[in-house]
Amino acid sequence: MSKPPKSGLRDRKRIDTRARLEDAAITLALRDGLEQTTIHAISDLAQVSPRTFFNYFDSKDSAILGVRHAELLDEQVAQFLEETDITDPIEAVVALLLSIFDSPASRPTIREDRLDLIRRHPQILASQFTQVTQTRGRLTEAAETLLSRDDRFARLPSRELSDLAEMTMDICGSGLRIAMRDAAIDRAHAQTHDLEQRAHALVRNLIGHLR
Amino acid sequence: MSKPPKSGLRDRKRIDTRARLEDAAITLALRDGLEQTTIHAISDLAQVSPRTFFNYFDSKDSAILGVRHAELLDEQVAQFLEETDITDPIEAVVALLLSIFDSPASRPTIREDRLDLIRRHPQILASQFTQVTQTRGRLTEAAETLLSRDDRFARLPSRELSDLAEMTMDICGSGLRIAMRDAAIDRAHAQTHDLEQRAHALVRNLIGHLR
DNA sequence: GCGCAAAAATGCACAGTATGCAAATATTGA
DNA sequence: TCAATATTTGCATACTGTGCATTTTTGCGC
Repeated sequence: MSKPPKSGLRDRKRIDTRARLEDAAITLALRDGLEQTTIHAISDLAQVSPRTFFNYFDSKDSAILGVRHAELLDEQVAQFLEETDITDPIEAVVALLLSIFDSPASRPTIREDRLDLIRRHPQILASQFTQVTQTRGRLTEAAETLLSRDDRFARLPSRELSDLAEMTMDICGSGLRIAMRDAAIDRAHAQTHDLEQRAHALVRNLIGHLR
Repeated sequence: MSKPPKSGLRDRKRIDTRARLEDAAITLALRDGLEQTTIHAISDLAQVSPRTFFNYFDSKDSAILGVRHAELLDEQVAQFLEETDITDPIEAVVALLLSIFDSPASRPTIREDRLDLIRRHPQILASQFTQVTQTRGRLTEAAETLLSRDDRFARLPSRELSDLAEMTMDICGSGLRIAMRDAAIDRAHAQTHDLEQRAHALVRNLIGHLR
């Protein structure tokens, strides 16, 4: 029910086009800078029309970060909720946020290149978790689900749980953002596991200091 | 040194134009919706050319929220740092974030109208603290200064302090955002004092639950 | 293979955002 | 009043994003 990965020519082509667009966006942004990279140039390199670009992504930043349209995001989030068994709220939400960056890549270095871009243009990360309303709303819901799996949150009033979920998402996003920035500077720590650990540590350190 | 408020005709006009633009942006966004409100219409109502709009604001959202250009923001932040004597990190950073919304208004209800808009279009808040890189960087610096006034943070390594400052800003922004959303729903709690209290409570509640 | 239906890509038009530049206009202070 | 300076404005330009109609491609039953 969650993901029947059809494999007709049509679907393979769609996946391939998507990967080419992500690839092109990252390549050009790395080469020419974020501002200088236009939808036109991206589409050109990916060998599709500029109009087609918008059939796959909402914006330039979305393409660079590999963020999907609402429906695809829903699928992905639902799958994550189904599969994960992390119970600690911080760890679960960090994993959720990280999961939306995973995407079928056309080349192996795409993940590292993304981190490079983040290092050069931190603002694309800043906007990521908060800018897109739909994304944010969907992720807040998911965070709420994750939180309710923990005893500490399970019995709270719905409204309070909702507020806590949103804030948890924000603070985990904040930690993840910083962890990714660090990772972009020092590629030795760019592995997913390291990123997660670092993000957890940052969030917990903050909580420790503020209480 | 911080603010010699010149009062020549030129300066009075500039301040007035700014207020008229903010006013027009909010009025129209409330009347027609955020998407439907164009720079053209705003400029029209404020009786300046569309080109002039961009001499005062970077974008539509900036006008609605009354966010200043980088230089003006710097002034405002510096003044806040000079004047405030709040030592609690959470309270200080919440106050800092709230302070950037203060602006000379052309009519008394502008603050309430802003909250109304936030209720109808929560996304303009979501982008506010995180979208603009310059704003974010400047605010992080300021938060760092504020944190360093607290014993718990004063002796930390610079890098750690910087990370904590950024995350504190994020979490306070998160709490403030929710507090403002609530206030927009229930105007009885729209006073600055209530907003601050509510934001503090939200942040502390989160910390309590996550530790 | 054939041909029809569905899906995807495309071209085009359009509205809006944003910036640079130079000309026009207004304000200041001597 | 005059010249220096700041501000406003018009104009040109580039880019983002969306709707719609058309064309091309793919899937599938025959």
